[in-house]
Amino acid sequence: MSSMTSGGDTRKISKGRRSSSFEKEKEAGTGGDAPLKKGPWTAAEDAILVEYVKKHGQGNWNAVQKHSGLARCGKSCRLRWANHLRPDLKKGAFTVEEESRILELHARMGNKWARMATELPGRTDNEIKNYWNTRIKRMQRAGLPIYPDELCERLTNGNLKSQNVGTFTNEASQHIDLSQTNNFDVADMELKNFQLHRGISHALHAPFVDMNESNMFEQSSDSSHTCNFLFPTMCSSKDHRESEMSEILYNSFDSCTSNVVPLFDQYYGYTCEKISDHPRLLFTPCDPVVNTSDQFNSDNLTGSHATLNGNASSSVPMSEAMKLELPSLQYAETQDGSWGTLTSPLPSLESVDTFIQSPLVEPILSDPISPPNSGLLEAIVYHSNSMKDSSNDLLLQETMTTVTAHQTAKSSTFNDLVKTEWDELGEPNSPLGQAASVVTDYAPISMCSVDGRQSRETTPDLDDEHEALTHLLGSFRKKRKPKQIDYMRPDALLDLGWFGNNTEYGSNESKSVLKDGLSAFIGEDCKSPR
DNA sequence: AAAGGGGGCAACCGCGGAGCT
DNA sequence: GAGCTCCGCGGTTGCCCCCTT
Repeated sequence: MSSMTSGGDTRKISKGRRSSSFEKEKEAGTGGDAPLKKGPWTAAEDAILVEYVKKHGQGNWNAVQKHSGLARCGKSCRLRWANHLRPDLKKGAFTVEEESRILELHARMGNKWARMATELPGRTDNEIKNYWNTRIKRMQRAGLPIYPDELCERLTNGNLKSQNVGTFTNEASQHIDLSQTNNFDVADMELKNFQLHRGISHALHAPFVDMNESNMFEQSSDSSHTCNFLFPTMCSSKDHRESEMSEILYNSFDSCTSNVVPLFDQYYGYTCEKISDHPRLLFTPCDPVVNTSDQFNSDNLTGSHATLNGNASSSVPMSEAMKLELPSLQYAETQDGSWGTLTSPLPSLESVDTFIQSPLVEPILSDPISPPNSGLLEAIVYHSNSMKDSSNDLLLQETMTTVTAHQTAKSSTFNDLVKTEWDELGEPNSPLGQAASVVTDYAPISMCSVDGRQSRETTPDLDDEHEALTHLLGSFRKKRKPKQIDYMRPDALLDLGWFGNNTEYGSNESKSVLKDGLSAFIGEDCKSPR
């Protein structure tokens, strides 16, 4: 990023955005009743503003025009001062550390540029915003995830907890009082935001996790951490029914181990309002069904940019800090519709835009050639290009270098299966081509519990896993096409098998409880007859 | 060397919150 | 409580520069 100007960048000064007739006013002090000037600031205007601030201090920007004669509106003055004239501004390009920090902050905060700026001394929100938008574009072009995997790992493993997310230590989350959960703060949500993105990334491979008998609950010595960690958001809703649902679900989940955990994990970051607004979204994007039971259909994939480029993202609506808004560029990619007919967009198209990709690709480990030493972003882009230039086989090979041999074996096995599957279908732009890479790329993450523990400590035979994969694929093959699950029906959801057949959910009693919960959450209207 | 396109960035716009009357 | 003003934030726009063709 080029250096920020401080009124001294003649290039920018002269370029004259919205060059209007005011441009002719070379004299800065044309205040009084003269119409307010727009466009680039001149050095003379800058000098006047600086002088004014020296005298009167910041604030009361609307008074600048009156007192200094500067023909600029207060907003313009404030902006100019904040972005260019402030003496504490840091000039020059972002350092690698700053880039990294921005990534980290964005993962936590989303597009809260002003807040991010407060944590990057000398940098302005506008600067950060511009940087980010540029970065997003570049990442998009490169088909890369926004967040580096390493950052994803760090965040998930709690490295940020000490900074701003202390309330989400496992310790704290174990004892969340549902009655107090309205008090969780923005920072909490921000971390969950990131968790969400990770969670979404888990979505695509969650079934495989389960298939490996390594579901997240089992991995964690205290599976309730997962639920507890997530439920505060649910319970923060004023909707009491949702709270009830939360409890029902929580109790249900807590009493069992099930692959539903990663599934729901992904959604607890959402606000209850949004979830309740779009009850279907609770179940759609995570889509373990995509692989395990049903529906590899466009509905499920609609919001998932992830599969387009091997990145997981989502289009589930979020609110406020939960949003990781992106420019529409992400959406455009989806709309290209290279695969899958997105016939049934999610309720809110706007929401489709609002998701950011989770880190899905492995960090740059396998490329023996170092990227140009021009910073974090360049390194990522460099890696992207390498990835893109590779054939599928190379991709697999590369993946194999980044995961353990065991995991890789599974991943490649799956890739082969998936690839074959799509080849059979003659799908040129198979999402599974992407999804497969997602799976491979994410294998290491998926094997991790929330606390970062490896889940593969107890490892089934590869043969068994291959068999399981084959079985999975067969099931996927059978079910993904026309069959449409009625997500509004608790019984249908239960029948999907998300809640496992080998768990306590298998009991009629548990099913009943869970069904009640789902009914309560989805709505009585949708409750199926018992 | 010229033309075109994209990148980068400054600045504007609209909206919403806070404070005051 | 309603209305107004100020301020700040996030999104968007428009233009210059530079690179590629």
